Amino acid sequence: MALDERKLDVLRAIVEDYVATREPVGSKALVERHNLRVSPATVRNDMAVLEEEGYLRQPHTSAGRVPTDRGYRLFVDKLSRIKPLSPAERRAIERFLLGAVDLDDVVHRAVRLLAQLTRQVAVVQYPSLARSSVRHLELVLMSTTRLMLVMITDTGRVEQRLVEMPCTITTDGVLELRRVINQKLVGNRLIDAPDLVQALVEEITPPLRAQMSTLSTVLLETLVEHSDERIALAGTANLTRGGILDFQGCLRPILEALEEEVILLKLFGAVEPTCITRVKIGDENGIEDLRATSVVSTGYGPGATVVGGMGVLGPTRMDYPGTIATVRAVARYVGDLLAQA
Amino acid sequence: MALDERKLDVLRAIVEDYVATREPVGSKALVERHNLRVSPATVRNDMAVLEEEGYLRQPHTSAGRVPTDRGYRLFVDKLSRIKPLSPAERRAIERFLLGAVDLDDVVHRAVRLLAQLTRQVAVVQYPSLARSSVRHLELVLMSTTRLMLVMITDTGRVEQRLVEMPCTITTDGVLELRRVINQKLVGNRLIDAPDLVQALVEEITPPLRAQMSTLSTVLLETLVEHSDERIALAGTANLTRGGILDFQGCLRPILEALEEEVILLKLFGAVEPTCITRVKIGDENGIEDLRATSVVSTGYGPGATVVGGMGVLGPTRMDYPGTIATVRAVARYVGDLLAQA
DNA sequence: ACTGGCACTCACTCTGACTGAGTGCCAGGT
DNA sequence: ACCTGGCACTCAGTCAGAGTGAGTGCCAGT
Repeated sequence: MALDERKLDVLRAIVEDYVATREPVGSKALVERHNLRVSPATVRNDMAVLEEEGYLRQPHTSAGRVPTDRGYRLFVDKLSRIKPLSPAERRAIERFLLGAVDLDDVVHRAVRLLAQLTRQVAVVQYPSLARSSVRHLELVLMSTTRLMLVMITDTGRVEQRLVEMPCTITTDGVLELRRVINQKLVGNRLIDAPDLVQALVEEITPPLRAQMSTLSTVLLETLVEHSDERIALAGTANLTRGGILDFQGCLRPILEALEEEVILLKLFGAVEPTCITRVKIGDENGIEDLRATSVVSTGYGPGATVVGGMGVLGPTRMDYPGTIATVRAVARYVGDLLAQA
Repeated sequence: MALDERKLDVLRAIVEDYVATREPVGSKALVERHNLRVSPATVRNDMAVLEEEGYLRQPHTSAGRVPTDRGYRLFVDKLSRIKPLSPAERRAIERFLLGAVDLDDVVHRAVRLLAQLTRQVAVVQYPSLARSSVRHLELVLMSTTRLMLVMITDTGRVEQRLVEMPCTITTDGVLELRRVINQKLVGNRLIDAPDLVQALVEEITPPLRAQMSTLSTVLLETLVEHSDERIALAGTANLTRGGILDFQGCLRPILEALEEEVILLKLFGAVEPTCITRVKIGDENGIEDLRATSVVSTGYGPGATVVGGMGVLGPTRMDYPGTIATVRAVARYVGDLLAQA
């Protein structure tokens, strides 16, 4: 059955009221607060239909209606316009992010800003190594058989790894290895790098082959394949907003889930190559413990390329239009910042 | 008034029971569970004295007694022996930490391990830059007027900073700067470094003075003075252990406080030069929002030197002997690990 | 197709009675 | 001087029952 215009209006009104008040909304209150030009009884009929279709539900017989996940879905997809941010908000974002001195600082500021503006839990994935390109690789001799491999990417990330070499190595050897590695890898994205790394061994004179082989193994294993992702988190205190009304008993599993990097990456990690904003409502996120939460996430990066993901997590009862707008805005500013660096 | 032996026994018994059961403990239950060789009435008299002295309190008239912060203090200082860990626990710690591949990994594993073993919130401060010594400083030319300064310490930390130079700089200039900086600083602890850094400018030929001056300013400001501390946190979910019985309404301020690096540093940052274990009970920690919590912290580092702090935070109603033992053990293992690296 | 009216449902709140764990005190015993 | 048994008292927690009111579903009338 197709829902007519008015039923959609009713659904929209219910979502808005419920998000604002956190209480099941009844027909009478609804017609009073929004000027639907019909009587409560009519609205009640519409509500009954919406419930039958699975967009609403009643916590108990004599209570008002509450949107279901499906109701929120329809609301997000069809019924809401993204709220434009106020100039004041834009300025606040800009001002807050501009003071950052390095990548770590940018990420930390961004995640705190997101948490504060949306009043939710915020997550920012550091620019993914796989999606960044190599600006410089440095080898530092730590002892006769140990090298520190330091990689600097164009997104400002610096990753290091201690490498145990198969045999002793000289200063000149280090220089040569460094030269070759940099020559072949600088400017390439790590995601494109496996072949290049494989080829490194061919590029070098035999006495250093063993070393290079070890190095390329480390490069492949830890930097490319396992792609050592990092994640910043802020605003967990927002989960307790409004006492324990949302998430009453089940705060614990949520906090636990938020400590699992794997889960955060699954939810917020950049997947698409474009900066599309995704909204996962309730159990759409596929994680049992987070079925009472929604996730708004987006990719970010300099210009049109995506190097990481960020977003927020909160109760399904969430101000989607506002949250989406904020997440997008912050992502855009962070992207701009990366482009400048 | 001096407390006689039996009163102290009563206090100890009450602390132990309350920690175990989370319920106010009454005189009858007490004599049943511990074999105090006196009647409930006698215990009641003792309790009354202990209450008068401020070691116990009654939640309400007709309830059992609960230890006060002062009671816990006495218990920790005089009445408890640190529980030795079981060999199984020791082995678990060892096994878990041994798999670590680099410093980041060590810290992450340590903090998760602590959280899991103590069932509290765990905090580990990364080896403090100020207390580490410089193993190598690397300068990487990013553009004609930009340098990336990378510092590697003996504790395995790698810190980087982007430096905007006052004028263009050549490859040879970078080599010379790197040579001088390394020559002067390698092997020294950053906490001893201000003078050395100051002196850097004198060591270099005039054409590079301006650059060196900028570099030393950055070194001083960001690495030495502000000493860019990092902190790892785990187990926040443990705050919700046992429903919301501890910290009922006031979970929020606690979560908020845990997001403030400054607060965590104040609580867990290494201060003394020795690995002494500190226990801060209730408002002894001096932070308004955390007056319902206790903190057990200790320094750690290779051998006898301290490079950072770690510990746990939990309800004042905490198994102090067990927690102290675990924190110490983990700190010792992490210290050993650092000594090997 | 909408509206007003009406009977019904049921969470929530308030009340009062009851229960029982626990105390304080006192008089008597060792 | 110290311990013990006994007794009256306190008070949080629980349970049942009544009352309240927001909200619904349905139906007859416009």
